[in-house]
Parts: sequence; structure tokens; C-alpha cells
Amino acid sequence: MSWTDERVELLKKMWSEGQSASQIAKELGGVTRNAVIGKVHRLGLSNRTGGAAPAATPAKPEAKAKPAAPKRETTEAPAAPREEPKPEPTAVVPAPAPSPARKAIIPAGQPLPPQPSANEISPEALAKVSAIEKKAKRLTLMELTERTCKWPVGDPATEDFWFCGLPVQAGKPYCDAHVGVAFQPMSSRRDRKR
DNA sequence: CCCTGATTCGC
DNA sequence: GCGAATCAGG
Repeated sequence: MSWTDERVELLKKMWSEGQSASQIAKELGGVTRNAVIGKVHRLGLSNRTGGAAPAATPAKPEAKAKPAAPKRETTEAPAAPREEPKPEPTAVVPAPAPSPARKAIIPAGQPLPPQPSANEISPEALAKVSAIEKKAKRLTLMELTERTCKWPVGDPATEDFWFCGLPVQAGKPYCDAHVGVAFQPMSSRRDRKR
């Protein structure tokens, strides 16, 4: 595969959107994340400008295998024009004003994935869940990957919210225990006289 | 272990 | 210019 205008364009777009190199590579197809990163650098857009600047990689002047690099520290030439840090264009967290008097009126921005409160799920399964919740990795939304359990725990409007994060069961979005409560067999889902 | 981006260097 | 290999880190 080669870097056609279209592919480069998509690359730029996704990169500026904050997509990871591997995601971009996956989307493009026919390239590895290394290829994407290499291209990104060649394009000179290593720094994700245009949005928030997490500054994950500030600078690594470290030279490990540099053959000959005449460096002159005394030259303070580049006055890097820092972009005015825009405060998160897309805020995911509503930032609730903690009012001790009232609570729970926080508008939950995101629809909650299946939270089968106290359904008629196998008691064992439930026990299993509450058991593993103690061992959960308590990941944040950003830390979720394709193989981390995406089971949400707690109230998104409070500090007490996190994702299970345990290794998922092959293919499933949840870990073993959460798969147990997430996917109920038709049979046991009989309509209880509601 | 999973993942991330950064860098080097032969092609 | 390209990207695999490697590095450095979370």
C-alpha cells in the first residue's frame, strides 16, 4: 500500500482526532502502526495540535545511538509559539458542582451500558461479580481496550465510577464474571410477573 | 502482559 | 519516502 492523498488525509484526520497510531493503521489497512507513526513524523505533525495537548511526550533529548550530533546548547533560537491551550473542546465529564445539600441531579451525559441492577440473574453470577469487583482494575474510560472488561461499576456522576478492566473473555466485551450477568440465556429470562 | 508514541536506519 | 526494529514508557 502507498500513501495516497486520501489515505494521508484520513491519517491526518484521525491523528488530529486523537486516534492512536494502531487504530489508524487498522482503519487504513495494509499498514502497521509503525508505518503510521513514521508517516506522521514525516508529515511533521508529531505533536497533536488542534486540540488538547496532553503533552504525553515532552522531549527526549537523550541520545542513545546517535553517531555524531554536534549540539550547541547555547543557541536558544526556537521560540516555540505555544498554541493557546484550549480547554477541552469536548468535555465528557459534566463536572458536577458538589452541592452537599442535593445530589444525584447530575445529568448523566452518557447512556449507561447494561447495568442489570438487581435482576433475576443467577445468584451465583451476581456473587461472582461482586466478588471480582474487588479485584477489578478500576480503569477509566480511556484505559479501556479491546481486551479489557468494559463493565461499568458505580455511578458515572460520582467519583465512585470505574470500569472492571479485567481481561475479557475471548471476543466478549466483558470479563468472565460479567459475561455471566451480561448474557442471560433466554430461558432464565422468563418474564417474572412484573 | 497489554498498550502508547519516538527514533533509527537500511532499503 | 518508507516502515520494521527498536527504544522508552504507562
